[in-house]
Amino acid sequence: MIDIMHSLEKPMNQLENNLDPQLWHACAGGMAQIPPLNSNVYYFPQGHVEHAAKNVDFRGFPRISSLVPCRVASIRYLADAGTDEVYAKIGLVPLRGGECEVDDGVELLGFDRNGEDKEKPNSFAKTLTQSDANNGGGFSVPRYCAETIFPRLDYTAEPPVQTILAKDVHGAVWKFRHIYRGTPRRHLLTTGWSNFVNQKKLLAGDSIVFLRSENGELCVGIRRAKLGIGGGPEVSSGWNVGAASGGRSGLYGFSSDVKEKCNVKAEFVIEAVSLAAGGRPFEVVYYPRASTPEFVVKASVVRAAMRVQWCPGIRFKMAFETEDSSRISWFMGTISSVQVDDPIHWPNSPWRILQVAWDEPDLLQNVKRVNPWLVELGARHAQFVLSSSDLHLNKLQLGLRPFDFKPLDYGSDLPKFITGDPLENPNSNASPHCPKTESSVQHLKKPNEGKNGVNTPTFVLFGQPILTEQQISQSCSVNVMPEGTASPRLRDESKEAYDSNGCEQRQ
Amino acid sequence: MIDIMHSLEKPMNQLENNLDPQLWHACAGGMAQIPPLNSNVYYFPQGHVEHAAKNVDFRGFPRISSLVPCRVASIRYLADAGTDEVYAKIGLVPLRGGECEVDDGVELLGFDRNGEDKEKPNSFAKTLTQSDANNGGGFSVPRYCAETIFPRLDYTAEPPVQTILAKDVHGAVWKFRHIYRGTPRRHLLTTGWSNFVNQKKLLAGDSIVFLRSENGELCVGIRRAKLGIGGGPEVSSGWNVGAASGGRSGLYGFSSDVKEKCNVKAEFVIEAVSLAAGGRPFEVVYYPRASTPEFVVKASVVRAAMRVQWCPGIRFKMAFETEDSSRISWFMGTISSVQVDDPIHWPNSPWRILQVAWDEPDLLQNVKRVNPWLVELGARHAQFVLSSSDLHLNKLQLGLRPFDFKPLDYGSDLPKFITGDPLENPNSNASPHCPKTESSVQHLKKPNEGKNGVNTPTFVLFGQPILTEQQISQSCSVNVMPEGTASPRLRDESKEAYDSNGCEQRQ
DNA sequence: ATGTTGGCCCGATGCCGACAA
DNA sequence: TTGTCGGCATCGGGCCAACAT
Repeated sequence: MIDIMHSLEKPMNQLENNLDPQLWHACAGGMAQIPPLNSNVYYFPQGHVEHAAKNVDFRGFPRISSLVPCRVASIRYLADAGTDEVYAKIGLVPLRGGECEVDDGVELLGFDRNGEDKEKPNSFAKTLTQSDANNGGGFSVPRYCAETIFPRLDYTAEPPVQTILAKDVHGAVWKFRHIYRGTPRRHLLTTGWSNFVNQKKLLAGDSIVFLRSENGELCVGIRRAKLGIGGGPEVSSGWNVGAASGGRSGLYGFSSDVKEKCNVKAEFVIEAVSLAAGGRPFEVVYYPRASTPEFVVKASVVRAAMRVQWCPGIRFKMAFETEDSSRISWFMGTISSVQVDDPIHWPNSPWRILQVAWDEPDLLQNVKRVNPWLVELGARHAQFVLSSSDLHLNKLQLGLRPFDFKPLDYGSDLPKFITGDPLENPNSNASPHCPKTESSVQHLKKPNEGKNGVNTPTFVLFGQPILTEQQISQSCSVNVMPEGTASPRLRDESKEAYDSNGCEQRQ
Repeated sequence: MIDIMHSLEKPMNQLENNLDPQLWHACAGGMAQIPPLNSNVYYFPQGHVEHAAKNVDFRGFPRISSLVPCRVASIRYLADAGTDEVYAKIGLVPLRGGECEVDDGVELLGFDRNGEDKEKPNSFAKTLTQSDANNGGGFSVPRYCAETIFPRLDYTAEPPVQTILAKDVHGAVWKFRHIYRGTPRRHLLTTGWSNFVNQKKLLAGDSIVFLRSENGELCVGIRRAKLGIGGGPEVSSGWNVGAASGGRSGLYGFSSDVKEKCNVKAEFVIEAVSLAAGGRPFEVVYYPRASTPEFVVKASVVRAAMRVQWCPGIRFKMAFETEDSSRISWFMGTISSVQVDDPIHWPNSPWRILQVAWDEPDLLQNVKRVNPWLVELGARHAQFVLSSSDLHLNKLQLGLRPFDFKPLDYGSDLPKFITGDPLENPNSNASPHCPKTESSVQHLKKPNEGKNGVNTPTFVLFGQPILTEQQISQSCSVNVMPEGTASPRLRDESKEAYDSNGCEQRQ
């Protein structure tokens, strides 16, 4: 009923165009987690206030619990008309006391139906180099992107060249000349690229996302670089830079038309909180690339974290997006104390209840308090399987945590891929910059044409997962293998591709 | 007391930069009339509603009189950050019953102190030609502008060149190369001009204003062309184009960053009206170049108009800005009926109470109803004096009505200047396009260096004034001469220049 | 495999006097 | 006096392979 209200009424009077959720997620980056439709979540007013651009006035602020159990009634994937920045409007319906404790059976179902874990369209993200962003220059297309995302090029021509059309988040079509030339040969975008860079005001460090949507159309999205922590060389906290927010306008000499990263207004927060306090449906706006923690979190995840006995001294690790937003890095730390962040306004709130000390304090100076459901408690070596979906997005989804990796080197005898930083032993003399390690790929099946013309390779990776075996097995996209197991279990949809095509064994 | 509140509090929390009132008026154009500080005015909520960009919802609209007597408590001259469009914020304090009928003695005083009638800085406006606005072209500087507004050029150099710096309404400095070359010689802006045109998105038909402010700085302002009445060849109604508002975005293929001409939001109108209804101080935003009549009008002007017995059949004339906004044209018409415009919402309102029939209906199709205080009732020949201030602005101020004219031809034996259209005898076979006539200049004193380096010539013009003698004599800038009088009376400040320099008699 | 550099071509920008209104 | 035009020089955008990493 409420669902119908949202899906019918909202599009009528609001002329906002939803965009492809796949493209939205590609632009949002690896840290963004939108809970599935109809799943149970907790809404944190405190986090919502923090998400707002300007300070919220607490005079006359409604009385409300620090966390409100809700059901996700609607999700609208949107993009800012001026900057292409993606954001979402999430409709939430507060749950009554009885409902909130029942773990929702639709959760996994919704996850599946959401298409988040289905046959994903190919996408590829690249951070712009200085040469890419230079005026007058072209764009160096990584071979993997050109071969798997772009339309097939006729290599018999000399030189091989084609025109590429790509839709942006607003549906506007951009034209590029795609050519394969030079010695050694490489893929380039030339004509049209410079115009795109200028129109979108792209700078070196911004990322561009190419995505082949389900209907075969090529899409292009933008992930603007976050404002780095003042001088932090490697890592921009993908989670919270504290007071160092406010867009990059000052730094890069942008004119005033560049908006703040987060446009959530204080009055809308108060409106949402008032409705939530009254148990009435409400809607929140969420900017996935704003550097504040998500304030709508899957209920099961929060509850799992709340069951842990958090104590000073506990060691943990936590994910952050790297500065170029191409990968996710894991940082280790120790809980220094467990205490309520803002006892005056939010007594008993779990929000940012953990005060932490980082092993590398320099890079995370502004991250002093974190949410318990965002930290992980241990690590062990294991073996797991990448589904074809993971591969298409170059992203391994381990429960909560996405895990980026680079494309495989098909030509080498022992293909490797670069993963995010594994959990280092705190006793070891780990480099302060968290050097990447390589995980070996054991089973490799080269990309093949699937039923929809989508490549569906399957891999078995011996690597270093960062979740418990139980957590991993709960995840839809990964199956844990006992160490040394040769033939992995596969999910149904992956199995189909696997069975029909066999598994090419290498080495 | 209230005045102090406005002048102290407002600048504290609002970071809006006031700009030079002279520059503001130069950009606002000849039709804009801001009542003097501390003068008594009538505020018309009905006109305010009309001024708002979007339709105002009348449900829940406060009950309020159709005209509210107020005192002008503050005036802030501002400019839009994106378009340079000027607007004003006028603080108004509603007056009690007793106060409103007392004619304010400060009116003339305020007018004087305002500086509106003092030694005005030189300014010059030019409508951009196609060549001026063409990409890659330069700007043809009218000789008068170059010689009286620009810094003095060293003509001994070959060619004479200098760099000109001009501040825009935001205080940003623009650099231009000013050169005097070609055969025949002419003044041009070359390097820097094209950039200015592009940055400001100027088009042929827009006007540019150069002004030498009191401290000697050169300023540059913009007057965007109004959207012409569909196809009307000569005149764009400077007063009301009815439904044909809404900026030129659609017509000229502008991108969405060009804003509407008038940004007044409906909610701010309602807020102002609510405060006004409660007798509390309020503030209105006024866009002088929006095509709606002013809704804050000098009380004396309104009262004078209300004393007239308006009847169908009365002939009148009314001022409009010409399409290129360089001059003011007068159009004649006949009152067809006198009836309240909107009896449901505004019974007994004088707003737009006159229904009119124009002698040239084609050009003013959308102007069906006018305010009585904007029309004039007669004309007679007379002789009057232009003060130096009038000359500097190329504008003759006759009471309510500004009167543009072209610079004098110093070289000819009988210098003339082109004035706005005089009142034609309706019985005569007047051309449908209101051809200009020339008024002869009898007394002429060439421009000389005044005490501040400002030229202060004085003229006596035999022309066709459009006000009664009494109205003219009330004006600060004009003195009426009995016909045939040789030596004009002069105001104090003009007298000084006149006496000390004598009056060069020509012919 | 791909980032960066410098060469070079070509079209656009922009300065100029001629000419005319 | 000044609007418009065509000529022409110059500049910079943009395409390219070479070379480096």
